[in-house]
This record gives sequence, C-alpha cells and structure tokens, in this order.
Amino acid sequence: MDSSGSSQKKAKKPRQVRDAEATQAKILDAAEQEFARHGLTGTRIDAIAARTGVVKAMIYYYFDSKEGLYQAVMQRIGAELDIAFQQLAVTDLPAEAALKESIRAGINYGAAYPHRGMLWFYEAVQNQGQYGQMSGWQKSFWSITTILERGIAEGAFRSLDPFLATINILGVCTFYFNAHENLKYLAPTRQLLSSEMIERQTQEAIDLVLAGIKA
Amino acid sequence: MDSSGSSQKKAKKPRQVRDAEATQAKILDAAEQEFARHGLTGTRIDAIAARTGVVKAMIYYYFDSKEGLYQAVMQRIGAELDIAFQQLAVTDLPAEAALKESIRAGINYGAAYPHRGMLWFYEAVQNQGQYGQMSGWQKSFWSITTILERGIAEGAFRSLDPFLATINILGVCTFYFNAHENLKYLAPTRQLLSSEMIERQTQEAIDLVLAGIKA
DNA sequence: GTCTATAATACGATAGAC
DNA sequence: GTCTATCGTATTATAGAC
Repeated sequence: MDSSGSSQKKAKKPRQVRDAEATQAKILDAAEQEFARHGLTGTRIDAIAARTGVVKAMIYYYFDSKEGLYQAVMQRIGAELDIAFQQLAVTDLPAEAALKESIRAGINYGAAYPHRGMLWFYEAVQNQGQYGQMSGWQKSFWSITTILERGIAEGAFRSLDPFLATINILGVCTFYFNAHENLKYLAPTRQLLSSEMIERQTQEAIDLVLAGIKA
Repeated sequence: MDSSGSSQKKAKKPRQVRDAEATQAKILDAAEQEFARHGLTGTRIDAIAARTGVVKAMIYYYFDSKEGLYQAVMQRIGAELDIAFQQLAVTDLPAEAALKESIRAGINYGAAYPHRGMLWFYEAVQNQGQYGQMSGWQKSFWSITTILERGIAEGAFRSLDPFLATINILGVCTFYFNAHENLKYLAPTRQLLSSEMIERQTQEAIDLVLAGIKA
C-alpha cells in the first residue's frame, strides 16, 4: 500500500482551486448545453453540476436559482448574437450583397452553435419569450429588415412587407438546423450537418431568397 | 339544507360513466396539449389527468406509461397530417398551382393547430425524432418534393435541389408559428395570429417561394 | 373501468463545516 | 469559495377496493 491521498476511506471529491470567474463560466457553458437540450423546466440542476465538475451548491451560490441561471444564459447568447451581426458591417454594402452576407452569417451561426436555435425555441414555447426579450437579439432582426427596406427604396428588391420577409428569411436560415433530428430520417445517406451539405444549403437558401425578392 | 348528493362529508369525485373509447380520446387530446407545451420529460401526468377530468390511474391503465401515451399522440398527429396532405390531390394540378396549394395548406395547418409544430420540435430536440419517425409524416414531405421535381422537369421551375428546397419551404411555413412567442415583441401592435395577418403572411410566403423557384 | 391510497424515488433548494 | 448532508416537496407508477 502507498501513503498517497486516495486512501481506504470512502473517496472524497478533491476540493477545487478557488477561481470565481472560471467556475462561473464553466457553469454557464454547461447550463447552456443542458437548457438547450431540456428547456428551463426540464433541466436538472444535478445534470449541470455533473457536466460542470463543480458541486450543486455552487450554482446556487453564484446564480441564486435555476431561473436566475437561465436568465444569465439567455443574456449571454443574446449579447453574442448582437455582436456577431454588428461585425458584419452590412451598412457599407449594397442591399443585395448585404442580404447575402446576412443569410450566410445566419446559417454559419446556426451551424457553429446548433444548440442555440433550440434555446430560442424553448424560450418561445415554455416561457413565452419573456427572458429572451430582454437579451437584445432584436437588433439582429431589425438589421435584416433595414437591408430589405433599403433594397426596396433603391429599386433592387420588389415591393414586399419587410417585417414578414425578415421572419421568412430567418425561417429558412434556422429550420434546417432546428428540425435536423426529424429531417435526418428522410435521406439517411446525406450527412445533413457535413460542411459540404451545409455549404450547399447555404447556396440554396441564398438563391431562393434572392430570387424571391429581387425586383 | 337539501338532501342532494353533495353532502357534509368530504366531496368525493363522482364516478364517471364507463366509456372506454371516449376516455381514451379525452386522454389523447389532453396529452397532445400538455406534450406540446412541456415536451415528453417536462409533462406531468397529473396535469394531463387534471385537464382530462379522469384520474391518473386511467392513463396508466390505457397507455401503460408516459412514453406509451406520447407514442400514441405522435402516431395520431402523423397520421392526420398525412390525411390532410392526401386530400389536397395535388397530382391533378400543374406544378405551380400545386405548390401554391401546398404552401397555403401548410400555413393553414400551422394556424389551425399552432401547438403541433411545437410537438415536432420537442420530438426533434428531446427524442431525436425517434417516435415521430414511425408516424408517417414523411409522405407529406415527399409530396412537396415530388411537385418540385415535376415542375423542374416541365420547365416551370428552375434547376434546384428539390430536397433542400422542400426543407426551406417547410421552414417558411412553420417558423412564423413556431417562433411566434419570441416574434410578438418585435411589433406589439401587429396581431401576428389574427386572420388578417396570417392571410398576409400566406401571400408573402407564396410570393417569396414562387418567385424564388420559378424558371 | 374507475377510483383512493401509497410506495419509491427524484429534484430544487438550504444549512453549515472547512 | 467549495464541499457534505439533508429537508421538503413533487412526481412516476402501482396495489387494491369498488
């Protein structure tokens, strides 16, 4: 027998080094995954704790309650979405190019964070959008609407309802990923989430939308 | 005081008349609503029982388990969707008219059963589509794909990937309703679920898709 | 077929030692 | 800041009377 720490007595969890910021970030990451998979009510705090490696009590220490943690998660993804769209700097581009870039960015975002679309859906169904509302994602929506209005004014796009068109464009960008688990049975040989298929879908989506709204 | 049944002793639930079929149907209806709102794991059997008016034990008597009940619900909505699309008889119409009718039917279906879109979403996220797969909804999907292939062959539609196009059309038909609770904050004055707005959205969707795929 | 009562467990949240 | 231990309640599922 050796004289190391792990002894005959029942194995105790080794105490973590103290690092408030790192712990909070780990909790947020794990919570985002769990909430995306199970929603606010369906998520188990124990599952988040297990995924994080820290203990359940820490979650309450930092975020007060399950609801508080959920709000923090929605805040973060809303803010990040806003930043992603701001970086596109679409105001410098002609309307058609700006819209193409936005669609491409939207699909890329859906491919990079496939679980976040589900977070938004859960938010709509289970919480009537009350928490997402305050997270600032709306700016991304209106940036597309603005492009459409500009294109119409310049005569590049046909006359249409920019608000409804924005919704429908978002539908095209998100449905592919949100419904993927149902769609995968339709064409088992196609790898819907492979980069080739996503690139093809990106091109199809751009073609459909651009042809659909051009003057 | 009267001498009627409701007496001084603690009120017992009046025993229901025996009607197996009616009870099963009531349970299925209530379960569909609850599963659409909370998903398979999040739904409480007590909530279904309360909504149904029958007692919790009946649900286990008829459907064995929560999962069994869920399967029965998914079977039913898959079968009904299939029937709805079959009744369209789109094979008799020219491709363009057939597609218009399909889009209109899809949006009408979403408007008539706004909760069913959520059932499909939950199915994808929580159960990886395993139960929905066996419910026969795929026939509805392929009926749209077939219209697109026919239109391409006849020269009415441009060359495109009929499979991906079908997905994107479904995205347009469903996103409006699935995301409604998040979208409603964007334009508080517009009543997104009013029949006027839905008719407008139907027209926008048809215009977008038809212009997007015509030769 | 329908109901009551209850077993068995899972879960959110907190108290208090270290 | 991190951990252990536990309280109180909610929930799935079953046993058994009617």
